[in-house]
Amino acid sequence: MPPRPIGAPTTDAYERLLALITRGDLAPGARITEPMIAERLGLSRTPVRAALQRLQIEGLLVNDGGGARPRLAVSPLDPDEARAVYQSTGLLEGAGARVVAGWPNADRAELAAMLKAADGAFRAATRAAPPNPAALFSRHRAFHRCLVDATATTVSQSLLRSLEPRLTRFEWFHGPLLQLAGLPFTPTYGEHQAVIDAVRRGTAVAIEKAIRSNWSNAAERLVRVIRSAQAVVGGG
Amino acid sequence: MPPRPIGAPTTDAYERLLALITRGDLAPGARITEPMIAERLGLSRTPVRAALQRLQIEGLLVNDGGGARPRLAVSPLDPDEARAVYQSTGLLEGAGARVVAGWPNADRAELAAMLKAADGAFRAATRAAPPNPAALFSRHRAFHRCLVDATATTVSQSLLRSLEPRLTRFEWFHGPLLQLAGLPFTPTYGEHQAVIDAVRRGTAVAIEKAIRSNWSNAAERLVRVIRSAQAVVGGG
DNA sequence: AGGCTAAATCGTGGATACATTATGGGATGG
DNA sequence: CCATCCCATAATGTATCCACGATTTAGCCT
Repeated sequence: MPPRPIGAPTTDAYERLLALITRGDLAPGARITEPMIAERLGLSRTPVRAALQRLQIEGLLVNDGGGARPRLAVSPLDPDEARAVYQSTGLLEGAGARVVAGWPNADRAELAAMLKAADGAFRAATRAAPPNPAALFSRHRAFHRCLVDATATTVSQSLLRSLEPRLTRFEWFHGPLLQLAGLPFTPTYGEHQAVIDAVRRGTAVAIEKAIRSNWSNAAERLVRVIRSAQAVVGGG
Repeated sequence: MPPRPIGAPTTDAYERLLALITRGDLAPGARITEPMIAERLGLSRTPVRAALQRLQIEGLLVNDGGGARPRLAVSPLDPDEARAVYQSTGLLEGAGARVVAGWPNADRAELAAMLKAADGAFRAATRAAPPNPAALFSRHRAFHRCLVDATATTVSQSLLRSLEPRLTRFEWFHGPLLQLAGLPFTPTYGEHQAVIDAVRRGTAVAIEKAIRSNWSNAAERLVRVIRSAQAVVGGG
């Protein structure tokens, strides 16, 4: 175990645990106890408890005990949940992006250009010689962050943020699982392009529809690879 | 200090604090410290901290300190936030309710009947001789809970739940402020009826539109009374 | 040998003690 | 009289300790 990194213990505990879960180092379904995490992170139980409480609120940890005593576990990769998370994200992102329709042409063109650049970086990452999951994830995230930062209201941003930990974990699995299944990234290209075109044109319903379609289709692609991966593992 | 009520301290702390904030006993903008809450509730800081963390995630407490050390305060009654909370609620509730369109006629009629009954109870509460804010709030909430319980997915329910504390606080202020301003509840009647009719008819877009309109109009009514109330107080 | 009971161990939740740090007030000097 | 500096107070974050309860395991009895 490397020496303790920097940062306030409680923030540190949260971020490190989040990373362990999203990257799959703590596998879906794994039992979690405070002492075990505290030892693994080199902290006392106090900051670990705070992090665990937050992760439970965010849905990355679940209480699979009958209800008597809390028994925490990493939440399973549920296809239904994946679909719902993606569609809710599309709903919120799409609804927020409608405001773009009221922007002047120049502003829309600028946003479209930013999206185009972000999408280009994402496409490059999908073609990287040795696939780099971290780069793939961050490029894709950057594309959508362009949209959200430019359009979402405070509250819809806070909703998206509450969705983000679960979404991040699903996304983190998505790329590698796709490549594992030998499936291409090309469908995403077209969907991103549709979003960019809709932004450039400036029709509210078209923008919303393009974004919702993108997330909805992504959900179906993810559900498919999750199902096939679970079939390989044995279907827990 | 009255004797400690029942319930696990941490749950107890959360619920009592939530009540204090939504009912306005802890006014918007009020400074919050752990020792003060712990003493007021007759608990140690440990459960209070957990409750405070959760309330902060839920947006009822904000960190108005520069960032160095957390300085917690009850979040202000921001009209823009109110509008965003209401519209996000309408978005999620409306999107979920689209599934009703796929139900058989009998099921839709049953849901419509339940909504009708809930709306009747709400109307009765609005006409109560001495206005009862608690009853008013719970009747209105019951109407929308009918819809959500019947239609929302797990994730959209969890999003609505994450919105609920803030929504509850706004709603709790809404009724009394309306009456204070001498404004009627009649607009809500018609909007609820439109939702019921749309459910009975079973057209997805009509259902979604009716629900969104209801929340959107409610937001505008609330913003108006918040603005006038803040004008009276002096405009924080 | 299998099932039931009892004891021990482990984990959670709560409380308290301690270090660190920021903030406010008071005192002093200009 | 006002501004500035220093000290005291108070609040946060963390660690350790304690109590309760559940679960598991081991031993005994049938």
